[in-house]
Amino acid sequence: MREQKQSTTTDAVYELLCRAIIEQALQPGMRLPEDTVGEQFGVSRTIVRHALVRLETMGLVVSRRNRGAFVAEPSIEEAQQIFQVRRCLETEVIRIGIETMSEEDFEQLDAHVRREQAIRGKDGPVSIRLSGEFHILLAQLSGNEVLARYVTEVVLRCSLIMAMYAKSHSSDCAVDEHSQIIEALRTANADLAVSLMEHHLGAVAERAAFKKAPDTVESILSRYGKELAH
Amino acid sequence: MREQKQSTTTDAVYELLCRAIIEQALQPGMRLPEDTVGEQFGVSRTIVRHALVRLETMGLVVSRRNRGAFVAEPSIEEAQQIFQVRRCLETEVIRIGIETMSEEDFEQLDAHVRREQAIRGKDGPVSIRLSGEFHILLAQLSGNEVLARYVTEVVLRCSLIMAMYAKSHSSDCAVDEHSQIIEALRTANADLAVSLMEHHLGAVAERAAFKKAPDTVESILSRYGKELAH
DNA sequence: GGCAAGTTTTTTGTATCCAATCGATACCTT
DNA sequence: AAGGTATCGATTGGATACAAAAAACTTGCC
Repeated sequence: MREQKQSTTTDAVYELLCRAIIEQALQPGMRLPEDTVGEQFGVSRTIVRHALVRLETMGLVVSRRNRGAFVAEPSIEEAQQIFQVRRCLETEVIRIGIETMSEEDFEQLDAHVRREQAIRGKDGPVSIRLSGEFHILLAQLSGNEVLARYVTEVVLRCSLIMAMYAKSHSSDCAVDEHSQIIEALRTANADLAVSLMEHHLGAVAERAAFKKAPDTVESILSRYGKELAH
Repeated sequence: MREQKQSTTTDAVYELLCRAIIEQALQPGMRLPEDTVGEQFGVSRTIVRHALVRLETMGLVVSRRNRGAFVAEPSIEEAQQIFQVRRCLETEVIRIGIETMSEEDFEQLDAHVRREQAIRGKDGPVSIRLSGEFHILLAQLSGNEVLARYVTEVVLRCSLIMAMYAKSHSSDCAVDEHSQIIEALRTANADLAVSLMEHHLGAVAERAAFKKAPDTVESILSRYGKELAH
């Protein structure tokens, strides 16, 4: 908000790729050749490359030397690690937010939840994205920008994980929980807010954990070594 | 350890710049022209640029469009935010580490502390770097790679902050505290370990907070608006 | 002497080009 | 026919070249 940070072409490509991955247009494991992406967006490989570097440091893509970039396929272990960090960070967001957030902030959150409710029932990528954006918004409103950046990263990676593993893309239950969290924050009920958030993330994680059984050869092999999968 | 991740030239330049910043060879606010850096390391601007992008996403450098990259000058507020996140992450490291760490891991930590003690008394950049590396090692041994990455980032940024603000570069008191933390982990005393870590980070943060008075014009201006300083 | 506008110079942003590396296919050997 | 090896193609890693923007300098005017 306070930094105008005039955006460059790289940022735009980065944003687009990011959304495309989160919304599953680009599916996990898919190759991202630099020149292919480049000519799609009408920019040179240089730009694409920078965007891919950023996406790689975020963990949304992995790149192998002289092989190129691929949309990340987080393993179960990696997913668990990400969820663990996310829980840690988001409870901190709650603790900070309860001290610092204003009514104006709460209204922003309310507005977001209404947007989520508007597409209630329509499962799919957009639902996942909106659900994630609630958490990102919450983190931003905490006022700690560093924290917000990390939350953004883990939420995006979680979105990818959800898209990969969740058997249903439904996020219905989550929306109500979002409202409850806002209310707990409003009433400055720290313990409740934290436990709500933990429960919420636990629920999200569980829906990811007990998903599609590893019924294909590929999915089994992918556990034992990504490098062989391609 | 388990990923060989053959390193590229970009990685090397990144590492070097990173160390140079942490050890204060490159001081906060200093410009980093791409071709200057490039010819120093004997590589082209392309490489330097990639390294700078990575350093920027880490928060060690800031870059302004068409102006170039500068070593970051974290403000007091930013520093506080970073310390807050760091405390949050490192207490999580302790909680995980106490469950998962083996005697072998503890020995690695011991070895590192011995290395720190070896240069005890010699204040300065190297001391700050080693002190930070203890925390990074600890995070890596926790087994959660995602957590370790974030801890690495905040520790590096803290090192920059210390270098900027701490009046003395001394890290003497820290070394003993490191040993105490290892012992608490060894004896699986979770509460003690967490409180030791919190105390340790509190002490570190305080030494940063009560530092060099803003005695130069630049340092004063930098508080009131970075964009005016240049 | 100071200020302002125009010009020069430096530096970044982007595109293109060359070389090195990896994977795949085809061929040769056993 | 199966396995190993060599060549070929595709794609990235890295360097150079060109364009645009900003900073610095100069010059003229008040």
